[in-house]
Amino acid sequence: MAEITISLPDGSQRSLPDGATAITLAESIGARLAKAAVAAVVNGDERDLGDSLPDGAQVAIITAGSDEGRHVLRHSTAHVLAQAVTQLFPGAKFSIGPAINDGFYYDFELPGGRTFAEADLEAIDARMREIMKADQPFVRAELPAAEALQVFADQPYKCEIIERVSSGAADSDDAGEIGSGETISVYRNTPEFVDLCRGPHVPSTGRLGHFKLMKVAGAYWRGNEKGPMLQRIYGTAWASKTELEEHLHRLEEAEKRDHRKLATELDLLSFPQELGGGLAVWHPKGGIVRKLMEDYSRERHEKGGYQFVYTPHLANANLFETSGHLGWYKDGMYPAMEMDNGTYYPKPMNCPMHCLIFGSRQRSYRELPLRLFELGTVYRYERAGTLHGLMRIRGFTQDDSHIYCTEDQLQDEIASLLDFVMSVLRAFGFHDFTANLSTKDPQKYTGSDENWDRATEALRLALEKYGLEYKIKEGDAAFYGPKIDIDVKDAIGRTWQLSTIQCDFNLPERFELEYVGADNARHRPIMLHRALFGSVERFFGVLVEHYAGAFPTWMAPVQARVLPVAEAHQGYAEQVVEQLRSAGLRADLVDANDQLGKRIRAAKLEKLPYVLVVGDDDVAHGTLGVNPRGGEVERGVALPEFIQRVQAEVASDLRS
RNA sequence: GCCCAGGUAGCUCAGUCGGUAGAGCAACGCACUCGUAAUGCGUAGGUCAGGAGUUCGAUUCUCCUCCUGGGCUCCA
Repeated sequence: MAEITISLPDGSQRSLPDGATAITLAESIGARLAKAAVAAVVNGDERDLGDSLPDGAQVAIITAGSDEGRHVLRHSTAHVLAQAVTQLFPGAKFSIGPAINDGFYYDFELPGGRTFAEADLEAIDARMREIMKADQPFVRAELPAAEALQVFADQPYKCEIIERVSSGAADSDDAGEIGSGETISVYRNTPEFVDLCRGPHVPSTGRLGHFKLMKVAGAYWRGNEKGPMLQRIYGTAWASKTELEEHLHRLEEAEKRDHRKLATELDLLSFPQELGGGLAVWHPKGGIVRKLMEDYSRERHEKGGYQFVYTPHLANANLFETSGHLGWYKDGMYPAMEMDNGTYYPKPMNCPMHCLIFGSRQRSYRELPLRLFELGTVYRYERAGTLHGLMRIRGFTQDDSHIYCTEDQLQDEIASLLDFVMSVLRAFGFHDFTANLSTKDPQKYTGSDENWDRATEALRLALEKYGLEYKIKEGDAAFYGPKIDIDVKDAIGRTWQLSTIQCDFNLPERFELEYVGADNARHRPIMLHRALFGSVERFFGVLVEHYAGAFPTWMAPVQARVLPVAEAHQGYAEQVVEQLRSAGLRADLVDANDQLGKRIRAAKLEKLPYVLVVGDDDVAHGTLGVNPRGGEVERGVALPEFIQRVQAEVASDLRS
C-alpha cells in the first residue's frame, strides 16, 4: 500500500497510508488530539477532518479549544439550529447562519409571517439536543449551480445566494456561506436537511453540545432596511461545559457593571419617563463625578493651548443650511421651531458655531493653529430603537474642539493631539489603546482627491510617529474628511470607541473661512474636529462600567464616610468631617442610629473608597479606624496622616 | 423606524383564570449606643405607565400612545 508524507506545523513529517484523512493523522499523533480535533488546515485551506489528505500536504489540526475550532463548532451548531427549526416549523425558510463572536445566529422566515417568541427557544433547544444525540454526519458535496438551485428549490433565500454567487455578484456575506469557487458546496445531515456551506464542519452532530440559545430578534435580510425582516435566533457555543459556563458567568459579571443598573443603585442619574426617551437628569452623586470629569478636562485643555468658547443651543435654520447639515441630517435633528423672525433648530453639533467664531474677523497665520474648545450640549433625534442608556442618548455634551491650522501644521498638530488624547484617557484609568484610520468612501465624499490623500497621509504618519497600533477602515470616513478613532480596552476586556480626530475640508469651504498668510495672500485653513470623551455622558457610562461603579478616589462622589461607633463619639466625628473637608476631601457622616455593622455595609455597597470608624480610642488620641475599599482595616491612624495619604493617592491617580 | 419581550411601592420582584394588590430592602417612628458587611418592634407608602374600548365591574381582556430592555438598520 502506498504511503503519503504529511508535514506538521512543528516542521516534523509523518508517513500515513494513502487515502488517510486528517482524523487518521490526529489519531496517529495522539488520542487526546484526535478527541479535540474538529477540522484541519490543509495547505492553508480549512477542511473537514474526513477529507483524504494529498501527498506532501502541510496539515494542522484545528482543535475545539482554539479560536478556529470554536468557529467550526459554532457554525456547525448553527446548522443544527436550522435543522431543528425546519423540523419544528414546517415550511420555514432559512437564510444565513454564520458563527460570530462567542456564538452563532441563524435567520429564518416562518410560514404565515409567524414570529419566534422567547418561549419557542426551549422546544428548539430540545430538538437540537436530539439531533446532536442522533450523531448525524456532516456530509459535504459540491454541486453545479443548476443542481444546487434544484436542491434548494423551496428555499428562496438560498437560491438568491446561489444565483449571486454563480453570477459573480457575491459579497463577503455570501462567501461566508458557500465560498467562491466554481461549484456550490453543501453539507447534508439527513436525507431531508441540507444547507449551503463553505465548511468546514465537525464530522458529526454528536461532536456538538455545549451551547445555549440566547435570544430572538428581528434582522433585515441582507441588512437592508427596506427588505424583508427575518427572525433571528442567537446562540452561544463552546468547546466544553466549563467554557460555556465561564462565558455565561462573564455575561453576568458584565451585567452587574451595567451603567444603567449602577446609575440607579448608586443614585447617579436617571431617565425620567416624563422627560422623554434618551434624556437624562443628573443626580447630585452623578453630578459631582461629572463635574470632576469636566473640571479635569477644562484644566487640561487650558494647559494644552485651547481657548474656551460658548455657543447657544439654538440656531437659525440658515446656519445649518450653510453647514449642509440640514440637507444631510434633517431626519436626525429635532424639528424646527417656527418663529416670527425665522426658523430655529436645536443644534445637533457645535462646529458651525465655532466656524462663525473663526470667521468673525480677519485671521492671521500667526494665530494658527487656533484651538477653540467648548463643552457643547447638542440634541439629536436618535431613532427610538437605537437609544441605549448613556451610550446612545438624544441630548448630550461633547468635549468638542475645532482646530484651524495650515496644511503644514496638520501632521504635527495631529501627533500632539494623539499625545494629548492618550494622556487624558490615562488619567481616567485606560491604558490599552488602539486606533482606526478611516479612509474615503469613494461613493460619498466631498473635497478634492488631492486633499483627501494629503490629509489621510498626515493622519497615518502621525499614527506611525506616535507608534500606535492601528487598523485601516476603508471607506469608513465621514463624507467631509478622513479620521482617526481611538479604541480603549476596559477592565473586563471590552473595547469602546472613545476619542475621535477628524479632518474636515467641507466646512471651511462652506463658511468661506480664510486667513492671511505670511505671503499676504488669503488661504483656506484646514479644520480638525476632535473630541476626547466623545460625549461626556457616554464617557461617564463607560467609566461606570470600567470601574463597576467603584470610582477611583479622585473622582468618588464621597471619598470618606465617618461613622461614630456610638452617639458619644458624634462630636469628634463631626470634627473629623470638618477637617477632611477643609483639606479638600469629600466626606460625610452617618450618625449612630443604626448599628455600626449595618452602616459599614451600606457604605461598602455604595463602593466608597474609605470608611472611617471613630470610637473611644480615637477620641482620646485623635485617630481613625480606616477601612479602605478592598483592603484591610487599620486602627489608630492619625487624622493628618490619613489626609496626607488620600491626597497623595489622588495626586498619583492624576499623574498621567 | 422594524422584529421580539416588558412597564405593579423609592429599589428588586410576587400576584390577580376580570371583583381596585403583597413581600424583602429602602424611608419614617420607638427602643437598643453598638469597634468594622444586615438589631428588634411598629408606621407610612401604589390612579398596577397613560388613554380609549369590551364588561355590571378592568391592574388583569382588546386597541392606541409613551417609556424601557434585547436585536436589526442608522450614528454628523
